[in-house]
Amino acid sequence: MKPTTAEGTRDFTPEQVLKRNYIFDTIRSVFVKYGYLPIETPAMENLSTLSGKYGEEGDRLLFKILNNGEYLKGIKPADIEAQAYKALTPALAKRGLRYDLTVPFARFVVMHQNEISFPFKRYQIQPVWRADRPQKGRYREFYQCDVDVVGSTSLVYEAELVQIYDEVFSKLNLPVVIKFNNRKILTGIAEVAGIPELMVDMTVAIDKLDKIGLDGVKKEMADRGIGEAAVEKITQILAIQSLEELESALSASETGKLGIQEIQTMLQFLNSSPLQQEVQFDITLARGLNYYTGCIFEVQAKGVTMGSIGGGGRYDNLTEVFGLKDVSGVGVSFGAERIYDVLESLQLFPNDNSSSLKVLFIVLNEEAQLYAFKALKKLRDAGVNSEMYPEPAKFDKQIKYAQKRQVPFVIIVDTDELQSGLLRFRDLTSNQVEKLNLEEIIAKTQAL
RNA sequence: GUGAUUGUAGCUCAGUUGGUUAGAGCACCAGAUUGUGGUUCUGGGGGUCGCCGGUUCGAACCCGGUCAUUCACCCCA
Repeated sequence: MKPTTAEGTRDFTPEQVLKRNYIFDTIRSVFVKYGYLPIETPAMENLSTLSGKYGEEGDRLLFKILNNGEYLKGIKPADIEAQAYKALTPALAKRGLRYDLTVPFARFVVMHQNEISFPFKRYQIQPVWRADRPQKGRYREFYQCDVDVVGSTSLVYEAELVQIYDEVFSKLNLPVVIKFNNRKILTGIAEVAGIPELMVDMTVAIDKLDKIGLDGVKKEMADRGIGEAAVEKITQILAIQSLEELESALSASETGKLGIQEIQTMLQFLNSSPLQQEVQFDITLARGLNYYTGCIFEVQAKGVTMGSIGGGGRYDNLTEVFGLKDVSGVGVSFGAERIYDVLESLQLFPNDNSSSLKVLFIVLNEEAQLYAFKALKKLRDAGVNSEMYPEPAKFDKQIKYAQKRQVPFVIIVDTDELQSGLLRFRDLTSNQVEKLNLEEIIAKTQAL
């Protein structure tokens, strides 16, 4: 049989892993600097923990794990006959793969509430799984890098998370737009338009503004059952440019006004120090996950066509379903796979060879091999990344291997070298050969 | 979930209206050549044409299914 990876999953070559680690390391270093602590949670969760947290669409995309043993025990034939998946799923699968890191984190907070002190700041870099059809920038297994703080309603944290976004993407040399909005403003718009119960439908529609245009949004809202007068009112509000105007437009909605206040407070904190990336209020930003209740964020890379490479927001009630009330949280996520794809297409990965091989011994007979093996250990003890060709093969073969490994230097050991103790140290980029003893070579390569 | 797309050697790809033993370049292996050695030449190994089934005297080619790829929608990181 011909082996393949499962749909939507990938292997990573050494080169790719090194690049991915560069992203993870950059992100992690900023998280740590801002005082966040690492946690990890299991790849699988009880399905009851995950179900119902991501909306109907999310439930459909959850990977379920078939129960072990006699998993048909207790299944009603009638349910199978009727194809009653809703009833069958919990009986067939008790567990599922995590869909994101936020819900498992909420579970973690509830379970460990007596051990952690609030506000609790944690970061988590782990893979998540979604049974989505793969396409550009979308995989079935991908890493998320989450930072969240729970147990405080302070808008300082909203500002801090924007700073984290700003710092990470600046470190990665990647120009982005950090967009923000507030769910309370969207609620306010729905209230002012007289359709508070259709708020979700409204946001789904206006989220597509830049994709389908204003007419498309109007049509979508109408299709979703929003009346003509309300559509007109919403369209008017969407045209508003300044927060001041928006405030007066939403004056009839307490929630809407609160949302504007929150944004103003956050901006006040943000304005205290300069940011390198563009930060932009976007009234059309909605975000799918319906647990957000306050500020919401989304990051888009400039100069490439790619979905958002990060997102997040404040959620007031996430731990409530697990029995812990009044713990507000706010957090953002970095989409490592998409950041990778963007950095690759913009050629922004640095040429960092610090962890790569520096020296390769080329040995031309067995005696030389023994000699080189001993010298190799000395070189390694001196902290020089080095290797030896495993057998005294033809010179051609060995030097081709060196080229493939992109080693900058080779040390050639043959009978002459054994007698004189002077090794042929060759720079493969300039092709210069120097005859040096081992100590000189160590001194030279250590400095690289 | 809906609709397309592609799948031939390790890699990149040819392969005629369905017709004998499926090809090239690169890579790999061997020999020669080269000795401040990476060149060049010659030869060689390697494919159940993704998989299963069907149509046909005959299938890489046509049809169905399936697995995987890429892409759009939906949704999302």
